[in-house]
Amino acid sequence: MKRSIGCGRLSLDDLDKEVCVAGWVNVRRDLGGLIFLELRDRSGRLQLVADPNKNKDVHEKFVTLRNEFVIIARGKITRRPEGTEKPDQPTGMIELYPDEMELLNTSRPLPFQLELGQQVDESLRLKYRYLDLRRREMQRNLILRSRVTIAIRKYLDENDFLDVETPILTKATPEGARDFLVPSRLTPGSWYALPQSPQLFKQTLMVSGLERYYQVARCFRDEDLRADRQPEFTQVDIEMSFINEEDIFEISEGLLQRAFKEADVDIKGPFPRLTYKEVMDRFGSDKPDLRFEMEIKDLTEVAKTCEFRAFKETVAAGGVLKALCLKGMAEKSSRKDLDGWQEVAKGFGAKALAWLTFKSEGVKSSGIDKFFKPEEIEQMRQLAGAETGDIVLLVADTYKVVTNVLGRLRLKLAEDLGLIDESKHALLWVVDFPVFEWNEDENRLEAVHHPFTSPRLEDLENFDTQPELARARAYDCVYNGCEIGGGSIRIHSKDVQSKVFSKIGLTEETAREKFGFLLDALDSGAPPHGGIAFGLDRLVMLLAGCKSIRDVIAFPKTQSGACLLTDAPSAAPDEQLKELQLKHEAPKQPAKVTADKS
RNA sequence: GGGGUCGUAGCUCAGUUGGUUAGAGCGCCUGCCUGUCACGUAGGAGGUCGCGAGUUCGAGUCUCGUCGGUCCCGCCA
Repeated sequence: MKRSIGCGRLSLDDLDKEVCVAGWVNVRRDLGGLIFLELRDRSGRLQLVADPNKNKDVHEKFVTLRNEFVIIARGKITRRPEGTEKPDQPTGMIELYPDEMELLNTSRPLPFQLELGQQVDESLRLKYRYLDLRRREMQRNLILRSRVTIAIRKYLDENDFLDVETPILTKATPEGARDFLVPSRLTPGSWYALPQSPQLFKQTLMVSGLERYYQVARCFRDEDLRADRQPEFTQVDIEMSFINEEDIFEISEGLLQRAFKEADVDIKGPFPRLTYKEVMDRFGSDKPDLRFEMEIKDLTEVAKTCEFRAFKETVAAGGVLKALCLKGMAEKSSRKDLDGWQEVAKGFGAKALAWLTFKSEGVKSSGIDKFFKPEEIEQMRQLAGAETGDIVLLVADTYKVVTNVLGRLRLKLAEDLGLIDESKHALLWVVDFPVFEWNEDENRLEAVHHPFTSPRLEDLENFDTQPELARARAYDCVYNGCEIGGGSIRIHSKDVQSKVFSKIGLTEETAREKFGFLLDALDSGAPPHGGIAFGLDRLVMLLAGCKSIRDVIAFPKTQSGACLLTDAPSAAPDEQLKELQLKHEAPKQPAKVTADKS
């Protein structure tokens, strides 16, 4: 017997057709006489029926079957008898009485039940990932991922991009995330690094005249994990020559349109473009969620003249007073709610959270109203955009603290109060990031994006005197409050590149040692170029409606970086270490790997 | 590195103020059952309460430590 068709592809159109189906026993319902059996394969499910009066041999075999046994069966597709149809199920109108059935493999009882609708502990799912991936939801995710990837590849291919592979064993990069290192056996004491991204290679390919490059590239970063961060992840990496920001936006918007289409979501470009300063001012985040309103409002003006010392002094010291307005929440919110938000704000780093409620019977506050003249209260109401029935939440501190606190509070409130319209697809570009950021710990400037990002030409004039004001030709793509992609127009002039290196304290020598090849390449007829990279895992996660990228990765790692299926990472045998001329001081791992990295 | 949370049968969970022999549903095993679809029904097996100390006459329950999962902060150009 050889399989002729997938279970889920059959329908009433196939009545009386002789088919051969194969798959797993999803569930068996033994009525004593009749035995019903749901056969499952990737395409779907089909009900098989064994009737002892019709085929004794098949019925006897069915008696011995158990869940997850693998079988193949041949027979004619028949219509289910009147009254037993299940029109809501894809194959609910038909069934199959096998003429012949062969057991291909048995299965031990599984450590957990598939498809019970209850949440199985994730460590179990990861340990028995091959079973977890049998579940409909996980198959749906992997199928979507495959489709999205193919759609992106087709789109880029149609647009004249070349798929070029770049090394996995490569060189450590300065700045940025911690590298994974791989010891070199042929050059003891030397190390490869796994790429954090193919950044240097794709720029080099532009110098080579490839003009349009893309790669679905695995990237590695040895940093702590999150629900949306794995130590290895996949980027759709893109680079183009002779282009500007507009070209990148156009290609990206087209690419996303095709990707979203695979999840039956229609989106249209051009996406709104907001500057970094604007999104920080209005939403307190460089990846704002635009599915709901509630913008941050500046009330610093009032704080300057008021008699409330906490506000006045903060602002006099260069700080700001900003607010969020909660529409229509004055009557619905209790003192307990307000106290709760106060605690949340403190948890985010605020010294305090003041509030004003505008009710029909008058204004109430967290005890601050007595310090304000009625016209000042009115001014605050207006600036905050509040009306009767609204609550205004206030934070005074440095710009950085206020922005961060209110930005995070905005998201928390929206989630708690159900303000987010889940049916919306809010895409935007954030542009004009600063080139540099002051690193408090190391007491130096560092590149916000990466050191190959081109500053805006007009900002080069004051580059030496006020480098922190220089804007970068960098852009992030944000979807529903998640950063799904980012890139920049690169520096293609050796002089500008040297300037940037010197600003971030990279000496000529160090720069040359780290990526001298790129400097030489830039000095060898490098075309103007730029690019972008999209996080494929995150994109698919969002399109699939998952809460974690682990659910769209076939074999992901736990938060401590362990693969529970293979038990990686694990201790290496002494002979292997010797061959690599390695010694280590870490305590010998016990037989069972603990993923504790010290 | 720090904070929250979870860990009891194969799975999902309940377990009162610390008190006899730790329970339920599902799964598994054995019967019965010819239109089920989370089939039904009768019975049965199944436990180092994550691990280790401590407090106590007595710990699933309290304390400390530790391991693992997860979420977050730091970190992630």
